[in-house]
Amino acid sequence: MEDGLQNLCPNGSLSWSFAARPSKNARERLMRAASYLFCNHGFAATGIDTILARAETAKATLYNHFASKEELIAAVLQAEGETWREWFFGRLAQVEGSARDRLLAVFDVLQDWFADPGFYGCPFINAVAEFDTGNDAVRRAAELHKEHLITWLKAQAIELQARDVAEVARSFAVLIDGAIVAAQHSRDPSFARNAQALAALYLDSLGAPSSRNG
Amino acid sequence: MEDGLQNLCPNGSLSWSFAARPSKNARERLMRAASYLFCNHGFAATGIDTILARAETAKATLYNHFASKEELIAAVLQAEGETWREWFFGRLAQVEGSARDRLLAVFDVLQDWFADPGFYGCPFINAVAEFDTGNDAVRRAAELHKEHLITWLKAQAIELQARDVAEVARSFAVLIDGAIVAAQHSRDPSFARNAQALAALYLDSLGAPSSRNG
DNA sequence: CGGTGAATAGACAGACCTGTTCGTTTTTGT
DNA sequence: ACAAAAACGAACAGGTCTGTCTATTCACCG
Repeated sequence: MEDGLQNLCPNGSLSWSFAARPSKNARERLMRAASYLFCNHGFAATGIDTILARAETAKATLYNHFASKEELIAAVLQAEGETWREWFFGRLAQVEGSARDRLLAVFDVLQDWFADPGFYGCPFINAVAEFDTGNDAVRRAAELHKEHLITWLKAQAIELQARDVAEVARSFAVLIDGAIVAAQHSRDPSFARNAQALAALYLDSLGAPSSRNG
Repeated sequence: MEDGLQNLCPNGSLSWSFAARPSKNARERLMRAASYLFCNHGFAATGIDTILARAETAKATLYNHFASKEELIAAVLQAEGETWREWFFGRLAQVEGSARDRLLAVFDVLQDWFADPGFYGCPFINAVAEFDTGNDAVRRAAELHKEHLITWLKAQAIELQARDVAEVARSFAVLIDGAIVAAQHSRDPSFARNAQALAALYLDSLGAPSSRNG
């Protein structure tokens, strides 16, 4: 109770989570508290009162900002996804080199994410696992998030002059999801290295048969 | 209410789920109903009364067999894992050929799993997503399940005369988890094909540098 | 037939959860 | 400084959840 959630991300360098951003008004306090609790303890398992206690906010204030818990969940997922993507793609934009370098750097960035003490898996993967049937807003939010990722992957594949751009994106999606789940379950960030090695083999196999840039 | 859960698996050929096995006494009816509901609608989202209604069982009977809902969840996960592994490894044992053939066949079997209408992702992945913090029994059940899988993968890697057996198992774990999650989210079983292609490249890379069997 | 153990229906307790309401206090903009 | 807006505390309503208990009925088996 006495500590905020700054210790989730002490130096701010890994501010991929919405919960780690500074707060001012009640709405942001609510979002931060809800983000932290939803991502760490699950969506259904987190009650409104727990969120209110952490945010130090009155219940009426929550329901002035959000019509229901479901709407709060949707807002949290959207904000969490946006913050994560800014962090993730921002890191990748700093990579100097070719599209191949950026695609391989994906797994360096992922490993940093996995190593963060506040890592409890991808919120979207976890949310879909919980709400697969019944909550369409959650599933749509997850689809949107994955679409953004796929779009970025396809852009890299185009720059690679890959023959089948969609297939490249699908293969990387498998590697990324697999690394996330394996790291989450084993609490071992170095699964990112295994995924990276597989990605390198895959990229090699793309270049070799066609050798269109020679 | 009028239909049982036989339509989950009409011909019985895909009886990977405990919920699809025939029932006799009340305990098995409860396990079947709980399996189905937990795997399809989530663990926290499924109430005791819903399970009782589906199993056509009195509440006292449930609490005569299981001390609590948590214990029921643990029992369901254990049974579900056991049934799934029997089905999965049984299918793979029928594959004629080398360890390489069996390792690639993993993704054929996975694709059949993904294509089943009763597929809602891996129950263990979903359970860990829901109970990551707090429920140790669930996490231990998931670890045990993954251990069985890793053991099998390592056995194949040994037969392959791979240099680093553990690394082979880790790489396949990434591919399997990734295929499961990607297929679950997109409802597209063919992600198994992408994982399979990556696995084939990986196995090729193992054989090429050492060529120890020449 | 009779007895034993298990399953049944159903009411109940107690806790928890979401969401509402109301009067008061604090903050904020001008 | 003043007025409007927002947040506060706290109680309350209605529902649902897990788990307990009781009294009755069923099934099996000697």
